[in-house]
Amino acid sequence: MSTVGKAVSLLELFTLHEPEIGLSDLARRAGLDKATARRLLMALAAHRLIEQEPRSRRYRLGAGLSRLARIRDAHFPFVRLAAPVIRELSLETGETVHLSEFSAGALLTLHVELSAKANRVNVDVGQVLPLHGTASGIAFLAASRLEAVGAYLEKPLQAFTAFTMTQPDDLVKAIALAASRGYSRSAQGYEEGVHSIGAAILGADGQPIGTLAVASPVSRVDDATAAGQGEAAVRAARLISARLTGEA
Amino acid sequence: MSTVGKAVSLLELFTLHEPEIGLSDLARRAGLDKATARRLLMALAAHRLIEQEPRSRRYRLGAGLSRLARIRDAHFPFVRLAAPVIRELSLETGETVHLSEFSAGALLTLHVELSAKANRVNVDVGQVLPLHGTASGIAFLAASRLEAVGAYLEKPLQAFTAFTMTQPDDLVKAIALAASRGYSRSAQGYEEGVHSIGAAILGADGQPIGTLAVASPVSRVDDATAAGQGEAAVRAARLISARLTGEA
DNA sequence: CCCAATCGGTTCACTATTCGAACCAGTGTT
DNA sequence: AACACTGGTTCGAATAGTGAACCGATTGGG
Repeated sequence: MSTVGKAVSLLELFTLHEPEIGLSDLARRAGLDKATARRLLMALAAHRLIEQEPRSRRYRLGAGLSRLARIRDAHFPFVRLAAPVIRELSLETGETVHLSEFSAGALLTLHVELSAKANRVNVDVGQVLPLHGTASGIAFLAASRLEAVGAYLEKPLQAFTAFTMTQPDDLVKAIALAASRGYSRSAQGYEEGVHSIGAAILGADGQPIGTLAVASPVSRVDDATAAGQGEAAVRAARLISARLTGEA
Repeated sequence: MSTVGKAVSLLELFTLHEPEIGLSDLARRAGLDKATARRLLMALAAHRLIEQEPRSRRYRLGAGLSRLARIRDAHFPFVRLAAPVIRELSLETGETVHLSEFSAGALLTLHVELSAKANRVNVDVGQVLPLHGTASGIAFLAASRLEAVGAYLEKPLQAFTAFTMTQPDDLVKAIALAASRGYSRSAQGYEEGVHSIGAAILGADGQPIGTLAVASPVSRVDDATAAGQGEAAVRAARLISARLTGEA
């Protein structure tokens, strides 16, 4: 791997649940020598991509990242462009709709429009969704390159409910169905009582960058409703994709 | 410079005003060979820190940055911690108060609480403030290490109004005064008719990471008012510093 | 209380990675 | 048609990266 790749992989070790890591730990997990890790960290720190807590001497992500992200968000406003479409879809379906962006092997919830109904599905911004077991994830996999899907299926699939698909074969079928229909359907794979319809949002290079999903209580959805939500979700996802690439 | 440093300096070429740049241009500005620049860009792209517009083949900042910035912001919530203090200071002084973070040789405005008065100073989030000529900048320099101040004074100082301090000697005096008082005072150095009181916010390592400033119309401020604002600004800045380092 | 096992950090000979001049092919401009 | 740009590629030379061994400082059992 390139030196730059190693440096970035150090950055990627930090997560929401573990935002500060010590040198030895960092080196071990990245598969690097301590000396190498330290040199890379110092280089990153010189550009404020990493900073070091002076007391514990542990490392954390730096302010430079916030700066760069602001520049990006100002120019590539995924959430800003998608939000009105998400809102419209929520009003049209009467259900909760959420927007996710793919990042590091999972989907990160960026924006949510809640249903106006009393009995509704609640989703939190910031929630991390697995690719299997959520409609969003299956829609994302259905739009991904085959090799990416294969790589994901290599790892064991965690069960979140009694309904979670943990057999690669089942997942492959679900992905194939989603690919042919343009949207995915999943019931209670991640949370009990929740039914979801997902559709992938594509970037300028045709690769999926995120998804949107319509989430309803299972009791409210029959096949006809699901089909209607599916078509609406696909339209919304295509509209966002088009706006992102400047085609609309 | 290290390879990593070169890669990061490529990222830093992107700005709010120029969020997409071509390969040759990028290489030229970073002082790198085209081949080198491209290799670095590909390494960054592999980790989603950069992406390439397939049509124009120009490069832009990638989604990975947004992800990393979210992780950082969740753990190190500068704006989130500071906002209520800023609000309180605005109510106490009756004036507009803004929060800035240091980044790449300048101060970036992150948050603003506007005065309730009809005649007030307006500041925009995202606005970039120079270190000389603003109260925020002088407060920041006064809290910085001497070598950082020296390095900044090496470069010519741009004049923004007829009142902007462009002589290093004058600036040194202003910095010394700010350092002894704990807050800085500046009138019309950046924009005509605006009077500002600035105070630095320190990170866990004692180095300044940003500033806050009370901005009023010049007509409304006499020495006594300024002194009062100064003390209030210092208190607020210290409170934010303490909360950031987990001391309160 | 001391020993052992960590920790973060540093050194330096070795070598693999990075560098960059020269080279494509493509696209406007003159 | 010649020119001046683009983005992208190649490959021998040279530079920058590597990591085992080594600090001194903490930490936590026994």
